Amino acid sequence: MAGRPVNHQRRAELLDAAVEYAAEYGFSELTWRPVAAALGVSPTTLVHHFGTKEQMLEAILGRLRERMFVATRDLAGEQPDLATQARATWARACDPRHEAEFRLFFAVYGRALQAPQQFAAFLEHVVAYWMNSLVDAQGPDTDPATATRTATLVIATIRGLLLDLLATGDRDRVQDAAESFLATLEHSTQPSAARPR
Amino acid sequence: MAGRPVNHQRRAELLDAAVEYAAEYGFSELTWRPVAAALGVSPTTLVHHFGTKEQMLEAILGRLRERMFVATRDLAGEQPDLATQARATWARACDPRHEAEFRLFFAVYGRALQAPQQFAAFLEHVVAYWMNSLVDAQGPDTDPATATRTATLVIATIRGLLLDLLATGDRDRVQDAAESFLATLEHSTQPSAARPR
DNA sequence: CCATTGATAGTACGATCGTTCTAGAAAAGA
DNA sequence: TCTTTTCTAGAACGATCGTACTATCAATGG
Repeated sequence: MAGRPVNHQRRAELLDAAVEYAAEYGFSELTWRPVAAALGVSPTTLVHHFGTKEQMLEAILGRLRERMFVATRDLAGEQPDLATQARATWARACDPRHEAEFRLFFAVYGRALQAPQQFAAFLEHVVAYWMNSLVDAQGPDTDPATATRTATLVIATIRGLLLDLLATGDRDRVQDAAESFLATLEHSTQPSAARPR
Repeated sequence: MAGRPVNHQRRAELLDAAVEYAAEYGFSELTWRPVAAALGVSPTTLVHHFGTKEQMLEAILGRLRERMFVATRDLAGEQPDLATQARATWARACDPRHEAEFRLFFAVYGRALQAPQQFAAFLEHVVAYWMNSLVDAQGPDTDPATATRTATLVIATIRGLLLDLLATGDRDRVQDAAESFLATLEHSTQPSAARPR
């Protein structure tokens, strides 16, 4: 065993620094020695305060969750309207000051963003191929900008739904939402030749 | 250096098995010894055929990319219509026979799905919190099922767009699509009268 | 027949991992 | 003051990592 008696204030300092480190380098680089070096302490100091690497990871995730709970509550409190809330969430995500936090959040979905270039290159290739296919599917009469926008949205929604489907146990809810989305899509594209909007 | 002269047929066999292994256990478990044990060969055999662990990973990603290219082309060829193509893609993703492939694809976004339970638990908590907020935002008059469906779709689309934004260099395209989505959302919720303030 | 090539495996080396043990420094209570 | 508690660091352990070196076996071409 390690790190039995800890001062919570000092631990919180180290935790904040660890969250920053995780946001910067991703979860795969989250090992005692590099983190300790970046924080200017010895690995055993981290062991003393966190106990286990697993527990440090848990603490980091807990901290991140706490932050995002607060953010969600704040946005919901200010703007109870659904659409405005969605817009506010989007705006917050685009704010450079919160970028690291969102990066870390999506690093939970995947370390692809911090991973060696090949992951990003892989995604770029596959998604570009898919998007070209969807753009072509809208025919030559469609405005290219609109076609790109529609394709991007379709891809994003499907991607988001699939992540939801794979990450949660509530498959029925996601299936239902997907069905609704596809119906809307068909309704808005079916009326002759063209595009939504 | 290692593995200079290789028989491509044998290499392809091992690669297919390696892709299966990666789909099963994720990228973080992708180390010579466990993979070799699962494939019934020695680690040095894999080194002989792939050269470097990096190169094996590259080969696996290449194989996966190839498969998804073929799948996209097939779906686009059969169903050139956008909505039907989206539906077909969704159907394909839901097909149990392709589940492993899609898991691996989204494992590129993240190993969260194979990772220790805490990642999944983390996602479940945060997303559930967010969804409750969005359901509440639609007011008490909205049908609960509809509210859940709408919230799920909003979350999925925003999540998908954010992944797109973070993973690609083409931020303008994603921003444009997001703007369009938010405008549509506002348009479809505003006149339907179930919008409190 | 032998010589060459390629697949396979055994062993070992250096690096890094998580973790424990031990001990010194610093603060706090008596 | 002395004692106890807490923070910090150094050293070292076993395990695992990627990889190189070496040798054995099967197939193949002359």
